Amino acid sequence: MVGTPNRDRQAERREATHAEILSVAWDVAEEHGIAGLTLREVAVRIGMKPPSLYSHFDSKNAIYDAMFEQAWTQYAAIVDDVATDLPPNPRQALRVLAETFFDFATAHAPRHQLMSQRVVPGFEPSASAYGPAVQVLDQFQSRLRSLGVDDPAGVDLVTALIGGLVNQQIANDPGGSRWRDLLPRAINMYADEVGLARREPRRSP
Amino acid sequence: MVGTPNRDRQAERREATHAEILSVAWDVAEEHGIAGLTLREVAVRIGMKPPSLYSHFDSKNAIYDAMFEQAWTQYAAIVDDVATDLPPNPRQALRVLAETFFDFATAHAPRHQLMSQRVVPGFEPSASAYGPAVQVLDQFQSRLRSLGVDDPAGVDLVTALIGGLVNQQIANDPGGSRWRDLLPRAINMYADEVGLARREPRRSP
DNA sequence: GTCTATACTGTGATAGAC
DNA sequence: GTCTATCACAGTATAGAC
Repeated sequence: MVGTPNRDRQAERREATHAEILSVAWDVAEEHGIAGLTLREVAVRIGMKPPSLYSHFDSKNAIYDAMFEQAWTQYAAIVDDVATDLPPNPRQALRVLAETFFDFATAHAPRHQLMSQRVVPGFEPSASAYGPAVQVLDQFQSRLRSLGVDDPAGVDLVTALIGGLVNQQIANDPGGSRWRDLLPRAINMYADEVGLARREPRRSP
Repeated sequence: MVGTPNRDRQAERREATHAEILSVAWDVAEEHGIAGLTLREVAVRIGMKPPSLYSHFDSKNAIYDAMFEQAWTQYAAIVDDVATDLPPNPRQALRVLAETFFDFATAHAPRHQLMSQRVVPGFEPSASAYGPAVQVLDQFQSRLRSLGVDDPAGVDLVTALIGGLVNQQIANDPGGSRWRDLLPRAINMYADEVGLARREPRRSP
């Protein structure tokens, strides 16, 4: 075909613009809060006119949707990497997983608000964008099960516990470590509740 | 004085309008989300033109500020009432306090987002509006102390725990009881961690 | 097809008449 | 105190240049 090389170059350029819009959108959200994101600001920083963004995204919510999916995809990659080398001690393993989520969440408050809270008035993530988020929760659930936590309520309890620490850290001590320092204690408290062993299981009983 | 009666009537009317604006603002926030509050909608429902609201509040954020203070004041009254008749068992007492906060918070999600999360882009509560919120936290801290919880970190831990359950309930099961049902278990878990007695203390040891 | 120019709607806010 | 008029700006949609 004659047109193929051109289309490849155009496709590349289109994808690059797509990524640049998202990258700049994260910058703006970081400065003005996730709900303070404006298409004008994004367009200006890229050197575009605001309406031109509509060539790449159908609406502002479509940008939020892509950001939502991107954030959970990034976290999925990080936790997958961490999970390849977990400590054999179940408590330590759970603590590493909790710290991984906590540090990712508190690193960028606007990102966490988009991922885990319903803060943007008209925005609801699409089913497609929800994919990575559901996958992350499913994998966390199966990892908890392999650690010895069987009841579904136990999963709800620990997600609420870790999420609560994250929210308090972001809302009341941003940039500090007041609640981050409580994480090991919180995990031990939870591990006692669900009866997690304190030492790694023996090879042969 | 001649003008005094007139001024009293005017002051009454002014205060009534003030209260009506706040009441309608809560209605709008309940329907459209706390960040979806618009001065137009409030004005229309009252039968005013939008600019007239500025005779009563300096800005939209001033309305948020008054709502913030009003919400914490209302909760302070409720928890004060509950605290007059707490069960003698420390665990049961703590559970009642936790349930009081949980039920108040989950009854109106927009109110909770205003009270405990930073969801409105440009809004930060004023020092004056923070007063009742600080008072509530102080009283909770002293009540925990009288129950036997001394370390400040223990207070941070339980606020994160209860707040985390509230957030999960609102975000993932609004109107349901999936995380509300976990509250007794969560409080017991925390009570074990801080060494709260399981039964009421004896009169004479 | 992609980007630009322009206009329309809605929102917060201010100034001035009554 | 309330209203009319108006401004500044965000999000959206359409038409047209290249």
